[in-house]
Amino acid sequence: MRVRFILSRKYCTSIAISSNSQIARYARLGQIEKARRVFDQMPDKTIVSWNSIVAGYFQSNQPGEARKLFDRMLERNTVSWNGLISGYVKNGMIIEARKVFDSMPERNVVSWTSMVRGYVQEGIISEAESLFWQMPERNVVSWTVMLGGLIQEGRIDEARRLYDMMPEKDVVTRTNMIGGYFQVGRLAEAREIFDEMPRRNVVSWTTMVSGYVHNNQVDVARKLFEVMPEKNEVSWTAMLIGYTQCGRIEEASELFHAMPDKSVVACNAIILGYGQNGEVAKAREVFDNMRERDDRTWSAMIKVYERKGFELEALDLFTLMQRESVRPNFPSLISVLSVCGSLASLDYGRQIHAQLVRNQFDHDVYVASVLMTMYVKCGNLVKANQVFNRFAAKDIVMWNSMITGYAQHGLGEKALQIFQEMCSLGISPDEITFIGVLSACSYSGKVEKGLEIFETMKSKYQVEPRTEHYACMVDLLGRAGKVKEAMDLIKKMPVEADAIVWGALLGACRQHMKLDLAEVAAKKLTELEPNKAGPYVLLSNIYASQGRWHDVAELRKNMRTRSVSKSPGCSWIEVEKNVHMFTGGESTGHPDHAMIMRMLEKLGVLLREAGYCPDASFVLHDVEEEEKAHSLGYHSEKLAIAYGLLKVPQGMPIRVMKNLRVCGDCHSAIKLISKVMGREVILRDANRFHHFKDGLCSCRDYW
DNA sequence: ATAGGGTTAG
Repeated sequence: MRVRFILSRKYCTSIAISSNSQIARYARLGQIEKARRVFDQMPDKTIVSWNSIVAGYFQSNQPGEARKLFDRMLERNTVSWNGLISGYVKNGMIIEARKVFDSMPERNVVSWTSMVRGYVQEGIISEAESLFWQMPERNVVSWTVMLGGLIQEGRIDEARRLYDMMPEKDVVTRTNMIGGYFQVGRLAEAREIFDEMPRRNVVSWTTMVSGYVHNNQVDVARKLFEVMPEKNEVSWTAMLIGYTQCGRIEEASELFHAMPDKSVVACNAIILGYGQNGEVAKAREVFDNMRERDDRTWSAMIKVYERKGFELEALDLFTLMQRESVRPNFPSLISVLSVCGSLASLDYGRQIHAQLVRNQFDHDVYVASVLMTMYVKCGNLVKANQVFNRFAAKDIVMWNSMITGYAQHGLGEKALQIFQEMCSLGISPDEITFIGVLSACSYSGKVEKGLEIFETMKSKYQVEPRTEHYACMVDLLGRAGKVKEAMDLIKKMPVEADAIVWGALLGACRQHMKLDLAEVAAKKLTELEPNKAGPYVLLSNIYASQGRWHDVAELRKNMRTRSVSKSPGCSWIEVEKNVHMFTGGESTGHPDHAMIMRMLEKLGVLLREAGYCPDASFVLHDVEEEEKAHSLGYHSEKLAIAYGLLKVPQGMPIRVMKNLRVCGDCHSAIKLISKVMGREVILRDANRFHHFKDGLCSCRDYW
């Protein structure tokens, strides 16, 4: 009997120990439900079981539940009380932690250290210091915690004095000091401590590697990385990030493939690295092969898609992410918002805006600017302006977004008004501001004002004009018919004129029928951007109109050898959260095809009655001859607008997007449509916005 | 077996 009794007691004790370790393991992993199940089933709970389950609830960010259990404990030891302090500290509840600290029966060095650590974490360094010096006894850990606080505040010299005062230092202490010196860029001192260390471990080596990486010394980091006696995931990741951050993707890629265990962080970094290098497929491959992903993995991949113009892929991935119940984080929402801007998807953009508000991300200046740009690109200036006005602490980017927004919509007065307001508040404009302001002058025909601002840019605002500003001025002068002056300005430029400048001149020539200068500009453009079709087609039209067939033939040959491709024109419109895309031509393939065709016929009759005749004579527009003849009546923008007339409720503007510049015939047709049908049409083409209303367009027939 | 410190990511 006695033997059996002892055996069963032993048995029970071993159950308790193994259950306790199970609880502790689940608690560490944050799997609190599993820990709780084990806890509830235990017949003989020890004080360790209680301590572990309390810690588990704190670990899972449930301080309330943790406290409830703590209060139910029949006996408590110092570990229990200390667990309460550290639990509150982990959850950022410093005041609660202090209450426990003040009321607990007995304090040991761990209690004091946890409390100091709490104040350090909250950035209340003065309180941490005061407590630290009151401590009845200190050990290495206490000293190191205080040291960490000073380093975190950037008080590196004070930290060093404390470091020198310490009775003993261990690896952690020294590593901390090294990291501190790297943070403030004092590499020599960091190196000195490292070299003098009696013992080093992986962390100290990794700190050196990442320290050099952060101070732009990737090659030094690599040398250390090579001689490290032991490496872990973190060391590999630090080195990898070193390469991705300075754009050395080849080396990053090599390292990534050599990595024994690929951490999530490393995968995230290489995805962004490949993306930055334009290797979208490789990025996706890494993404697909990952065993586990975190929210940053998703946002990284979404960002890559967004930056490289894969808008639809970005949206798909965003949807998939939510389906896999990964909560959208800040960067993913920003990326998707930009995508909404590019696609001019106002409905979707509004949804994302709502999500930002729900997550309280909408108080951020960065978010505000992206939001504004999204609304501007979707043609909703009222919303953009609302976001702008709601913000008290506007930064320069927000001001610029608003100015540029008004400029792109041809509202020059408004743009200048914002510029004035900004200057009167003492905010100094930067080069982006001037691009907005000058193009605003240009779009609204304020030649004198534009010239005046351009002249004073450098003297009054200390901003050196760049190519972009010259492009604005060429546009401004050209638009006002001063094509020769524009050409003179190009000749006088201190820097080489780029494609944007010549493009601006070409635009002016097109408007004012300056064939000779147009030829010069178009030729320059074919040199600067040999793969773009526009200028070739335009040149070809000029030559044809003058009967220079030999030149036409030469040009065609040139185009073939340079493999110039013309991107097909398409327009799209959003109706009830669905995007409807139209390419030109009589067969739309749209479910409502018959309705659209009937609408087009009806429009044809109405327009002819209003005096419209199809005009294919735009010599200086980059539209191919045969294209003009055939399908003038079925250009993609006409189809999209016809659909909009059918589906968008009366009184709402019809918003249509086009990937190329709107053609001349369509432009005059849409003006008439706006008058005859009494509808407002907002068309975003590759360059700018056209607001059609009552037979007029905001671009004043120049685009 | 339960309480305190250092490294990686926009």
